[in-house]
Amino acid sequence: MSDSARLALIEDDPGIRSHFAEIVASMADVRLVGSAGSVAEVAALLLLQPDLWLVDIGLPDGSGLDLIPRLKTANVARVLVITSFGDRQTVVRAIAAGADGYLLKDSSSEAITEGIRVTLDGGAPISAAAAVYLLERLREAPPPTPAPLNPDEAALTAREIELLHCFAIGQSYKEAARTLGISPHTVGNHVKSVYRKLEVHSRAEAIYEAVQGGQLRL
Amino acid sequence: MSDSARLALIEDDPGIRSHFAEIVASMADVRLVGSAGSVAEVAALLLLQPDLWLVDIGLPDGSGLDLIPRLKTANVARVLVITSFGDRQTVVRAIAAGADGYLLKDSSSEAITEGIRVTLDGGAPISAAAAVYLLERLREAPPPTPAPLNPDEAALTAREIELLHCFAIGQSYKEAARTLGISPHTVGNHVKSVYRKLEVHSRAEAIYEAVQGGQLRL
DNA sequence: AACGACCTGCCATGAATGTGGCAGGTCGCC
DNA sequence: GGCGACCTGCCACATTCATGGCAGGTCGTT
Repeated sequence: MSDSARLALIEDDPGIRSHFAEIVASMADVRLVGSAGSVAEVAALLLLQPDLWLVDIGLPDGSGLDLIPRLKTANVARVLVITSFGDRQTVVRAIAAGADGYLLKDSSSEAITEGIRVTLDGGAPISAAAAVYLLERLREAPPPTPAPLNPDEAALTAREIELLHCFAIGQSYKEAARTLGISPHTVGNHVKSVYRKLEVHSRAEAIYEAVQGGQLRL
Repeated sequence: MSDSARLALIEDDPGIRSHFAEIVASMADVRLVGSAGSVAEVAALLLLQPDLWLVDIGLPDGSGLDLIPRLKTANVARVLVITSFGDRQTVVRAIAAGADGYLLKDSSSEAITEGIRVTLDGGAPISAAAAVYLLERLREAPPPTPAPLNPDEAALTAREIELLHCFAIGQSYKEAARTLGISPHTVGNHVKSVYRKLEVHSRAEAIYEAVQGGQLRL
């Protein structure tokens, strides 16, 4: 693309903003293409399609957290959060929102410089204090996809999954039939197929097995 | 406790081991109390109960990954992984195993020094390249506890939960009664209670609601 | 074209479920 | 002591379910 990366800055404090601007200016291969001091001002920056956003969380007219999804969808930009908020909730929400890095404001200029460079390079710089919360989350969230753990369990068809959903919310054969727009007799046939595939003999067990096998989510 | 933190090193390469030893030696408030070059040698170190372990993943007679849980359970030590393995699987497994930090071996001496200090201080230093995989995991893993989202839903008793479990695995009234050691008639009464509390009219729906309400896990 | 998998439809029957009411005993709390 | 919540037990009945068999049409693959 271009010889230098295009960077945009979102930070309300003028002092910190100029501080960051200096840091960026000292980097040969990064160019500051715009900055905003509030959520409202960000709209204009979106048109510039920067490669990287430096985002503060605490803005006067809103939270930078809400901005992140928009920044990520505007183009393929990366987002590096630099904030003084180091609490669990903010950190987790920022990452969930799509942030590619999370640095605390007490980071050194060198750390920030390195963070910018690394983020542009596909890395994810995380301040150690913030990472603690992320590790906690990772440990308590077992496998994100406990689904494909059934090598043998036969695959259910879309229709069959729909039917199980109906059953899960308490519908009877008749009700499920109306929901799916088919005859109650046909419901019975689908039931047979499901039971045969899952090797069960009741709706409760079918739902259990389907959930275990990752084919159904409640 | 003691005036200086006690650190143990697990690394098979003698060159790298002495390199790390030098780094540690340069830190005033950290003392190297032992080192191991293989999984087998770690046993002796466990008795020393270090405050922090520096662990390599690739050992001649096993993986450092398997060591982590043991190191964490021996005492309240923290574990900082320093390895050249930067692949997704290794990173995720190390964190899942309980690692408190993950640094790649191409980290500078300063970064390692800082990493040791930060880890002892409760932080979690993560190399940016490794953190990328962790962020991916966090994004695809929704809320780890979507459970307690039922402010109104009536609480089920332990007995009722047990009964729902029986139903989930396909047991009938009669079977569940035997499992719980009660009369089939009593099962019917528990069923009534559950249905009344959850406001449902079938076992499938009861299981669904109980799971939604976080009162039952499949 | 032949085959299997899927979706659809219908009939029939025994077994299981959902729900009503009634009642004794043990707790913990007001 | 009294009250409510829980666990336990029994009876009865209408509804629903589970399961067997049979059959037509549409796909995609062989």
